[in-house]
Amino acid sequence: MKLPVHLALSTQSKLFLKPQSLLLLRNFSAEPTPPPPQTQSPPRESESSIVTQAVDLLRQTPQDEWTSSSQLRQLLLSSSSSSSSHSPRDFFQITRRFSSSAEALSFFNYVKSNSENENSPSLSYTFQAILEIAIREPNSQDKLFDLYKTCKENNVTLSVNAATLLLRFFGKAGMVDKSLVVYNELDEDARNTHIRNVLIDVLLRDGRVDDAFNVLDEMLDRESEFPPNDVTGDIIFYWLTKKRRPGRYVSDEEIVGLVTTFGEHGVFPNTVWLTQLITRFYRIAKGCQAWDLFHELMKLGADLEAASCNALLSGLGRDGDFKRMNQLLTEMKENNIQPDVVTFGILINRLCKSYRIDEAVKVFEEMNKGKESDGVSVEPDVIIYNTLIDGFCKVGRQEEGLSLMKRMRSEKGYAPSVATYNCLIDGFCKAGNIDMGQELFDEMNKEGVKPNVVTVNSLVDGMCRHGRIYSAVEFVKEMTYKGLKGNAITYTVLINAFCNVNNIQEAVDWFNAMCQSGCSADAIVYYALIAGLCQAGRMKDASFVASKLKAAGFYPDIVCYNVMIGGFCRRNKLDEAYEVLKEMEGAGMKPDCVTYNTLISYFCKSGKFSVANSIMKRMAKDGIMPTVVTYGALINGYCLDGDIDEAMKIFKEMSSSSKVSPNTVIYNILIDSLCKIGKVESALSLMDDMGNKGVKPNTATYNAMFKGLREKNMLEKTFNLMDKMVEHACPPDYISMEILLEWLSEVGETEKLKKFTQEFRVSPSPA
DNA sequence: TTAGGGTTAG
Repeated sequence: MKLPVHLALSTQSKLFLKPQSLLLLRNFSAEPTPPPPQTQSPPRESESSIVTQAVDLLRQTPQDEWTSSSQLRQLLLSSSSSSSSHSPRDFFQITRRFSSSAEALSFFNYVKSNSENENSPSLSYTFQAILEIAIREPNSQDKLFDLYKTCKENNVTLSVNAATLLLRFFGKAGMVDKSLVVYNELDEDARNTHIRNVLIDVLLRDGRVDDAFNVLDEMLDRESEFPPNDVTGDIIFYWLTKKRRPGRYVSDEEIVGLVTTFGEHGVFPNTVWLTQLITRFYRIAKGCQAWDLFHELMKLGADLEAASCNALLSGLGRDGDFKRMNQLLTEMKENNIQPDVVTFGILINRLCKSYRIDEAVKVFEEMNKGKESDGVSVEPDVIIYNTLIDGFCKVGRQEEGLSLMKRMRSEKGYAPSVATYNCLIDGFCKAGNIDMGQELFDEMNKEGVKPNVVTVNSLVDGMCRHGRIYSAVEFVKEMTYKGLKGNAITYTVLINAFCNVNNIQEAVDWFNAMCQSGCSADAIVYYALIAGLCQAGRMKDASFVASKLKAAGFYPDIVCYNVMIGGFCRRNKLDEAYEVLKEMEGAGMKPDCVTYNTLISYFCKSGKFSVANSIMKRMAKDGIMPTVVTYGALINGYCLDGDIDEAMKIFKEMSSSSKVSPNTVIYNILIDSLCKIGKVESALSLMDDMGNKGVKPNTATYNAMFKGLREKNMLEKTFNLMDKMVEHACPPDYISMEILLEWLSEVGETEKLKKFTQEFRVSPSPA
């Protein structure tokens, strides 16, 4: 695998800066310095004899005698030298053996003053070696630019490696302006692709995006003499995938354009980078850009692999874009890109998450089919099985999930993983079969599959949802004792459970326990407690927890703000509600339909209909349409105000003119109000209306009716409705039972009630 | 591949 450029570079620079021979007092290092890997230095062979001889001679001759030494002149400068190998690289090697740049510079001056050709490549190489020595010396920052100036004054052409060295050195030292000076003073034809790559890298690292792009644009020009190569691509693609790029923001359109233009030069990002870019686009909700980029590259003939397709597929899946997923699969086939197990996993997972488990099973079966035909055959792995098992559980078919686990074991010999068990435990627990959840928990322990915090949370959630809060608490304590500590999710489940049964104190205690346990909280657990406290009307505490949330580095989101606004409204603290609203807007969040509905509901309940109306106007101005909840608030308000006529007027308006159709709650408000003022017949006709419109009555609807019917002693109608409840499997609650029990006992119809309740007998609850 | 989320009308 090719080393990413940044890695290659940093390793080099480490080698480069290795302190060398600084302690040696001799003129020359004892050992030749190994050439830095980036230089195009001669192959590592034994030094030519001329180098060895010259080094020895130079060592023996005092510096002020070099000029007069005919031996030295003979060896190095004479064209009739026997070795005849005055290759520039010899000068490079000789110079490198000096232990200080000052001495090396003296050598340069000696060579220069005795050289016939002022522009000799030997001088270039000698100078390169001087720079390499200087870079390792103290105060190299000042020294290097002075040396560069000396080089220019002497009209010595910078070698490619020397130029590279200077560009990179000044870049690293934060002296990018000097890098630019060096680059700009290079001969036109010396600014080749290699040099440009170095400069672009230096500029990008310094955040000079536009300067870098200027250099790059010349390269990307169709007529460019120095087109980009793979290294250019590596530099740009690596930089594009970096999380934090210094310098100006580069738009997604620019990125797509850039990668595409590279593609036109036959330079493509590798699979890893392309995959990262696609993933990145999806994370910032720019899936379209990912799609376009992928297809541009496909058109340009890039070698695309399954991993990049998978990134695209999973993004499309998250967006629910099955159409494009199918298109991409077809394109993969056409372009001979073999799907892998991840590809199938994404497809199966998406189908499962859309509750299309039967289709998911079909895809699963196709994985194996290829074996028989000439198609592709991909062996499903445990993850694929787990995905399907979870899919079954999520649609309430946990029994089938269980048999799939058995099949996986018997047919494939795969042992279930902790995730397999977690999916099943969660499935059975959600369905209320806590016992089966616990059985599976025992089974995994017996098999040596270690439960994790997900296992615990699934069981705890199941217990809490099905009225076994204290079993859940015991279980959490037992697991903690055994070393399996809960996390934020565990605490959220418990806090919600206690809030739901109105035991706020216990919820608060668990929150405090979490803070003390050292478990790292997230925003959600704060939201849960804030909501519970608001529900309980403990607004001071709610505000306190909100301040703790902020102190912990989280931010309230719009739902959290709405919860608090609602809490203050319910407590009749409008000023505080507005304070929260102001804070919310200050945080850049605009009120949404819930915010508006909360305020409208408050004013309607207080009979301030004109204020409610002006809020509705502002809501419309903000482009938010009234919802069924808005109408419910108005209708409820007028009903409470005793103005049923106005309530009915709004109801009729919404039914006829607006696009919002009334729901059960709207009917319930009206039916309840009509019954309360004795208009039972009107209430009954509203129930008929519900039937006609396909709006289902619920227990609350029947309860409202029962109360009204009881006042009028309309027994027959009541029996009628009780039959309907049975027919529609709408179970009575304790309110229905209270009304009916009292009334029907009075009139001696307990037998009817007994039969009625028997119809709703549920299987014995494990609680 | 697996676990948790809080609003508004009755």
